[in-house]
Amino acid sequence: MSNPAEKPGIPAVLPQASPLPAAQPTIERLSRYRRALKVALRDGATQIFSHQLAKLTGATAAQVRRDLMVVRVAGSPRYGYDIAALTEAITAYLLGGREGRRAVLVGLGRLGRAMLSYFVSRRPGLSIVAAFDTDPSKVGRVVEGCRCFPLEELAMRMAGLGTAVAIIAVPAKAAQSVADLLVCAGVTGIANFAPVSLDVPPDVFVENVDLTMSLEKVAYYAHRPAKAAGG
Amino acid sequence: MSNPAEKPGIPAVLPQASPLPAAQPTIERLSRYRRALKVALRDGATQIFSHQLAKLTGATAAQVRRDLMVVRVAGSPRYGYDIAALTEAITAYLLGGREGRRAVLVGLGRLGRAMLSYFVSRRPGLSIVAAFDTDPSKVGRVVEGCRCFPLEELAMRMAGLGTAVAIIAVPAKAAQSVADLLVCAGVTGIANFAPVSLDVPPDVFVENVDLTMSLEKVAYYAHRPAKAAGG
DNA sequence: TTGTGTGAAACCGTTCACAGCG
DNA sequence: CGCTGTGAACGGTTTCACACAA
Repeated sequence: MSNPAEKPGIPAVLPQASPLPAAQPTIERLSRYRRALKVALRDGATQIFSHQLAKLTGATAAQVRRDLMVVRVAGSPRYGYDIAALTEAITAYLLGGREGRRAVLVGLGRLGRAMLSYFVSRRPGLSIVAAFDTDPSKVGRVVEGCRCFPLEELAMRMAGLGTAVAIIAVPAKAAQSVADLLVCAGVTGIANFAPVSLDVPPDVFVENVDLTMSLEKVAYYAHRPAKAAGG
Repeated sequence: MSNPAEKPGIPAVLPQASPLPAAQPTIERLSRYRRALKVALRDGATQIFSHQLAKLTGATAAQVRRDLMVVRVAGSPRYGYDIAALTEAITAYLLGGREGRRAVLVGLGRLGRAMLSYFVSRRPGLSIVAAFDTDPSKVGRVVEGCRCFPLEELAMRMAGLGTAVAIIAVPAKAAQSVADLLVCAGVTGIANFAPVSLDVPPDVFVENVDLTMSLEKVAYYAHRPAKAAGG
């Protein structure tokens, strides 16, 4: 964590090695930048300007430049940013390196299976390595290349997996108990698709992906004058 | 839009009839309050305090009270808010009345079907009344009680439906052209599940539900010290 | 006395504007 | 000359704090 060249007791002025913290909206946009950069790279581009990346992701040029400060990649006024370098830097920043992160999925209902196929088809730097369910008809099956285990084995299996990320796609009633299990198993980040707010320790991050809420928001703004926005 | 008792040219000081505008975060929380209130009502409660509603939804009491200002429902210091009245007021505010809003779904892949079953099983005040797809094997089928029509018929069918809300669940490549079709058909609110940012007129609201982004955010915070948060 | 309703303050993210550089 | 990097200003949301009501 500490710079070797750093004098003892005197904090480094520019901590180059340790990643800079960033606000949640910035993290979200970095993820979009990453995807847009991959597309641009596939299309044959090698450099990109902030205003181009902005247009691709629905942001502003100033916003892009501000966001990119945290990943510590310099752009040139002449050629813009190097797409490959920037992609790698963002990947390292968000996912801790090229190999990405591993996640587990709890709940193999329709939504869970949709998530599986979604993340198997594209390789977003994040892979689902195991699934869990209580339904005996699902346990043992291999869905989208991912084996389903009984929920009781969660703690045991997670110990060897070393994954900190989990997806909850179970009915609302079961979500809290699943969250408790996951937290016990060492999970520190949860994507929660169940329509309940989970009670977890403060060091565990929960992202509530609330489909009902998203649709109701759209319904609200569909019937009011409002600026277009992205979430 | 104008109050009948209002003097001509003089704006009403307190426009009671027309709904107050609210910020996006407030809209999102109102949706969560609505769901929590329904659960509380089903559990037999009839009144609720702001701090209780806050605990149920992961907000703070002050936040709840501030949010509820826009729906113009008064609570009593002794008994709190009337759950039934509050639910009705929020429903009216978000969805324009008890009957709710109608939406159409474009794209009957795994994600689209998951959305269908999700919104058929619970009745969130929002119903999906038609689906569209280009795949001939899907067209004509009735999935989860919802008929699938060919995409070419979208404009024609939407004319009679009078729906302003649409869900895009098609591959990224097709999303923009589908959005164009929907906008032409009069849609003013879109929930976009495709991982691209859509280009739409400024009066059309787009909510990007970006599953990759959500998971990457979780992955990021799973490996950093951060406060738990809900989105 | 506890909780509501709400002005006012604090906070945080976005936008502006410009120096610096290729 | 146009773009990057960034301090500073701005605007909006959250939080505070307190008058008021039951």
